[in-house]
Amino acid sequence: MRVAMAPKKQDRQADKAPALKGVRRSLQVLEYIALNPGRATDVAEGLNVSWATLHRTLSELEQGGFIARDADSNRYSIGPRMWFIGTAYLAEHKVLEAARPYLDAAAEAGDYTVQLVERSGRLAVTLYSYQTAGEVITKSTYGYHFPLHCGSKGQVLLAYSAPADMEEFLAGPFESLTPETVTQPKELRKILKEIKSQGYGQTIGDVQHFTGSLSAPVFDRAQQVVGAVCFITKRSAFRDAETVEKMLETLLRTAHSTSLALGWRPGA
Amino acid sequence: MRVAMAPKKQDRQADKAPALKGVRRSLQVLEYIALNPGRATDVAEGLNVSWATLHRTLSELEQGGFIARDADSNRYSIGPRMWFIGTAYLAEHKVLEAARPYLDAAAEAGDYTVQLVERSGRLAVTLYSYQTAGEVITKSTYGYHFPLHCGSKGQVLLAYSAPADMEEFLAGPFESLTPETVTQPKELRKILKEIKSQGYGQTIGDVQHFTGSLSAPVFDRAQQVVGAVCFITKRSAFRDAETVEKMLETLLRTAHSTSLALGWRPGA
DNA sequence: TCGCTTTATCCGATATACGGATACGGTATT
DNA sequence: AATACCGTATCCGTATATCGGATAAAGCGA
Repeated sequence: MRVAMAPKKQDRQADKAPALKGVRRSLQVLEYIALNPGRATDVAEGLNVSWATLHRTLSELEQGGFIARDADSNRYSIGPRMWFIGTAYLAEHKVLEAARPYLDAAAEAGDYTVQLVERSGRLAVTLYSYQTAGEVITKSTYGYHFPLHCGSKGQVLLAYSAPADMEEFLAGPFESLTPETVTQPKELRKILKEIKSQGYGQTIGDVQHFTGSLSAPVFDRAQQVVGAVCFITKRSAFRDAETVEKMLETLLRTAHSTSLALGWRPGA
Repeated sequence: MRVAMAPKKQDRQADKAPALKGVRRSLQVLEYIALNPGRATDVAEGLNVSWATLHRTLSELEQGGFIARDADSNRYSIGPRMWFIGTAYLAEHKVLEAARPYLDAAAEAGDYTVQLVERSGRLAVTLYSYQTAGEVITKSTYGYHFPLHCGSKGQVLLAYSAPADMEEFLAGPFESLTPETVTQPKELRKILKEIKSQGYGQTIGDVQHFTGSLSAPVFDRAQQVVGAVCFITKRSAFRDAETVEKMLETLLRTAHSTSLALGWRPGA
């Protein structure tokens, strides 16, 4: 009994071992499916999970409505209940709450899509998107989240992230969405530095060929960047300097107002 | 060894027994928190889970970013990663895809909030919401989902649901959101019947005092109702018959176009 | 009809999660 | 200040739910 020493040590060593394993796996599965909806086998492979286990997990999730399976193709995708739960995130989101009036105002004023985004891991996630005119073809609504290295919104978020985070990201692989996507760490660093010095970011055609965007950071009381405001419009609009100038002004004002509403105060 | 008979029978009887317990619980927890963000204890009580177990679950979920805890108050709420996963639902949503152009067009044309909703359990869940003018005060964005018995959108979804489903719902309890919320099953039945006969629903002030709404069902290829289009505007607008008339016309056209885009064809 | 891939189910061993008990830390109460 | 109390964190032995290899069934293409 008092050889208890041994088991204890085992436990300590086995730090990595026990931990609501099933729960973690099932959420991994959910996230995997969110990114790559598809067949069960693919998921099993992608996550290195034994088939039997995966099957159990999928069944459980499907039964609960957390994932949906297309009866014909046996392909899995995210289910309605996940949307239901996910939306609760926005209801409690202080930054969004603070930003919304300014975002709406900006959208009314100009001819572009207005978004609020925040960082989540390696991605820029859209929290709010307001498309005024139907003119701009944009895939940047909910459900389309892009890696941080492309689009001005991602780059802004990246530029203001903690150095350690930034380095970690800059190590990773960089997908090319269009031929114009910047995928060289070196070049990216230069862009990030520029963003920080001028206080906003701009990219054209690096997410979709025919659109460009402007983004500015949003700060909170603790001087932390908690998100970014992003204006997206058609590529051609960027040819006219005056238009861009005006857009930029609105953008910076919008981001600024939001920051103020969050308790941020200018200074160092 | 071949007394295996016994264990088998046990298994059969024990239908209720084993099943990715942890997974199910953790998702219940997530949903619970989505509905009632709050303290750990409350969750434990609300779900009848032993404290130790809940603690483990919450820790695991928090660590993964699926829930967020406010450091000061120790209150839990849904985390960013759930939003990320949840949005993937929309990306694959055929009805939304089909409806979006029509919804946007309708929103441009009139002075009201345009929504697409679908049923999820006892709730009408908002998939898409387009507020044109900032005039209308509305809590009906993402994150605010209402029970089926209130609001025209819920009632429309309910009216066209399978008889069994409908009965089940009509048994349940009915929350009152405002004094004008209908909470009598009898009265509700009458309303539902009316909706079905006229092809749309209308309510005023039963969700929020100062707004009213019109909703119409969306059908798919299989003549099933898969969602509803809903127009929301301020209460006063409903006083003018002509305005309502116009709104209704747009509403029905929008819903109709969407249904057609989904492969629905008129006929019995 | 026959292979082949994908999906479904079984079952025993064992690691894993459960939950009672206990310790901790902060805030209200007197 | 001292005490009481509520909510949170952790420990540990036991029972049991979970894992995964194996096997069966079902689709699918030829």
